[in-house]
Amino acid sequence: MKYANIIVDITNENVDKIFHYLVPECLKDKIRLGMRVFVPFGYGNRIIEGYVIGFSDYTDIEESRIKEIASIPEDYSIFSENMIHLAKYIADRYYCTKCLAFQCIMPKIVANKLERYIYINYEKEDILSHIDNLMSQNNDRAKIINYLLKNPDITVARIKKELNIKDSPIKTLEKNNIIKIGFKRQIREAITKEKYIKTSSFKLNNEQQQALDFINSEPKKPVLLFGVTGAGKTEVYMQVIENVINKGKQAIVLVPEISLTPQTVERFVGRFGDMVSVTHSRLSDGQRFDQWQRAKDGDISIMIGARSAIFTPFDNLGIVIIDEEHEISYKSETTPKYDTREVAIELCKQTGATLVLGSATPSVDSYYKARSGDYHLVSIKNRINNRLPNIEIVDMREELKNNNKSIFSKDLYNAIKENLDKNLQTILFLNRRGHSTFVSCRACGYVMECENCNVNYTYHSKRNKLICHYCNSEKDVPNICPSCSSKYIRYFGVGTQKIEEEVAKHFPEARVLRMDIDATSKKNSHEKILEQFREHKADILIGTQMIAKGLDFPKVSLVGVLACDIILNSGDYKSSEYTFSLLTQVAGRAGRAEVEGKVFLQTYMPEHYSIVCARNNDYLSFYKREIEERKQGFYPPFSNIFFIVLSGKDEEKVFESIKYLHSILIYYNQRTNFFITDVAKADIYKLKNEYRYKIYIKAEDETRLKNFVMYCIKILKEKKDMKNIYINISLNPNYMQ
DNA sequence: AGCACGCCGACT
DNA sequence: GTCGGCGTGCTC
Repeated sequence: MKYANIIVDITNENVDKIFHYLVPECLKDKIRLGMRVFVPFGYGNRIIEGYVIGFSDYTDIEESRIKEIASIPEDYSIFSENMIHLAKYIADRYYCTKCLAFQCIMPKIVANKLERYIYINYEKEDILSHIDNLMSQNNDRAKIINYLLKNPDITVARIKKELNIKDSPIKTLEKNNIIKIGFKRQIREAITKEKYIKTSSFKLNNEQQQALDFINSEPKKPVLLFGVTGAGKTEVYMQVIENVINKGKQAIVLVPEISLTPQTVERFVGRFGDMVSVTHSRLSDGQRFDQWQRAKDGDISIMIGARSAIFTPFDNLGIVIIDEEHEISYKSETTPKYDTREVAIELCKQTGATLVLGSATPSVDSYYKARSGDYHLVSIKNRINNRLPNIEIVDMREELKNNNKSIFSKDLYNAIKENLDKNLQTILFLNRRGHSTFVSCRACGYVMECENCNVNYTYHSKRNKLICHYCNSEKDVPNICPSCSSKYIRYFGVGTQKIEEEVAKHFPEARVLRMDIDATSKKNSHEKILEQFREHKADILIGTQMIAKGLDFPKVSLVGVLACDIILNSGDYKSSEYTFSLLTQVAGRAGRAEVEGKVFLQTYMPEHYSIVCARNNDYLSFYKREIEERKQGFYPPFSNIFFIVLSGKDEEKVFESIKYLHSILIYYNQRTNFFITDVAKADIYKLKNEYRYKIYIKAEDETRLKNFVMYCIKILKEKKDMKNIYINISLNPNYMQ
């Protein structure tokens, strides 16, 4: 092992390769696979971080050019071979640099590099006259100073991106002592501990026991645990984990971020105590790092967390459980756009751990795999102690005919009234936040649109502002139409805030809580709202997605879904699947304990199979119909979809580039015959001031498809100037936008 | 990403 | 000529 093979920690395609470094004598017995190291890099031999991903005795590089590893960090942080393998898998499968893949598998605090901050050197004599001097010019240097005066706290990387400049002008300014560049680093925080009540194993029923026995037999293929809501999957998980722990192994439990409530954690901590740790986005980076370190040190054996918990560095992993496996949040929306389920399969293949995917409404993809034998299928069909709620579909077209223009159908209205009289609780679900989805002028039809995105502004009554849900920009509501100056500005489309108003109007006696992103922005407000509702300090809970998942309120006997069609009309090939699973989950909130539940599904498409099957609580019929649709449309799981979006501030250049890419794709497709769409504007054509065009390609063979696309993109980069054009590619994305 | 190098326009 | 801004190419 003369040379160490090193990935340098620079996120740039040009350096996304293996570099060889000599291992100095003094480090020979310390250096190990997976270690972070400091190495000299480039002309100036500046010291940067890198990761050792292997060793070799030979290299093609001229001996004289090879440098020595400078040092290793004090914390000796090491990634196991499994983790290195996972990073490579992610870089390869999701088309990102190896460096980004490494950053993805490690906690932020390790990844959190010393960032270079830029600031004006006020200590320099006559700095102000220098600045005045510069500001009168019209060059990059003036732009930088101007920006710094307005934004004093900014990194070098950020200012380069914001102003679209090279580092030459920054260098010159630094050389002339007008600016200085320095470092900052975040400070770690401590962990807060909470107390939990201890519980022990429940007796399992037959179906649960069979599921447990099967999983305990350590099947090599992933297990799809298909169990209706209330089937007691969590208890099975816990007994599976108990068995794994007894064998001296460790467990990872993944839950969707949104349902990672104290309630969920409580159940595991109550059973396993100190062995359990949690990681989620509401913890600070320092806290998350500590949990990662505890797993590495063997202080804990169970990690519960959202998707990134799959990268917990246990040394003898026994099981990975992915609960609510159909949740789209398991697929990352940011680079690397990994699918946690696929990563988990790879990890389990590598470590020999068992993989369990649990859901009451499995993703069509997973159920298909279970049917075709890629997964084992284990079903739990009976609910333990709660009955199915009585679900009714309400045809809103009929309501309109009967001159009911309110957002509540007659039946739902009466049911809410009755529920209030009986002192029972109600949940009203609407998958749309804000007050009104668009604001327009009645005189000329002008619709208020965000200046950065071609998206309608949503009106938020609580703050009396127009807010863009894509770039978060805000605007005051105009009194007169910006287009025709008329006074007839009106609000259309219904969001959760509007529902809150309507409830107050129709049921003034009811105590109401609202739960959505806007109501839960403050720390712990999420928990507070749920706690208040649980303690029956409110009669009606209004909310978005957030209230659909896994909440268990014994006194809720009525659930109203105000508009089932929102997702259904999203135009996505997965919209039926999303609708079915969301409706099933929301409906499951009613009648969890002693009271009988009632659910109303308000829709303009009462015959749609995703709604009808949700009413009948009939997953199989839904699946059979949906898989047929997928087959007809040549959609996953029958095909793989490669989604390409080109974006940039220069509208014309983006269009030209994607047209050119399209011609390359068509040209090489003569041999492959894949399904390639025309160039089209992305659903959100303008986003944060960048213009976006899309192409998608469908093919059965994923590897061939991938090689084809990557080859065409390589040619595009060679032939066209792609500066300031961003290429965004993803495989089988959640949304085809 | 960030360093050196080299091109090119402005100005003594 | 030469100074300084800015783009380009390379990094074990």
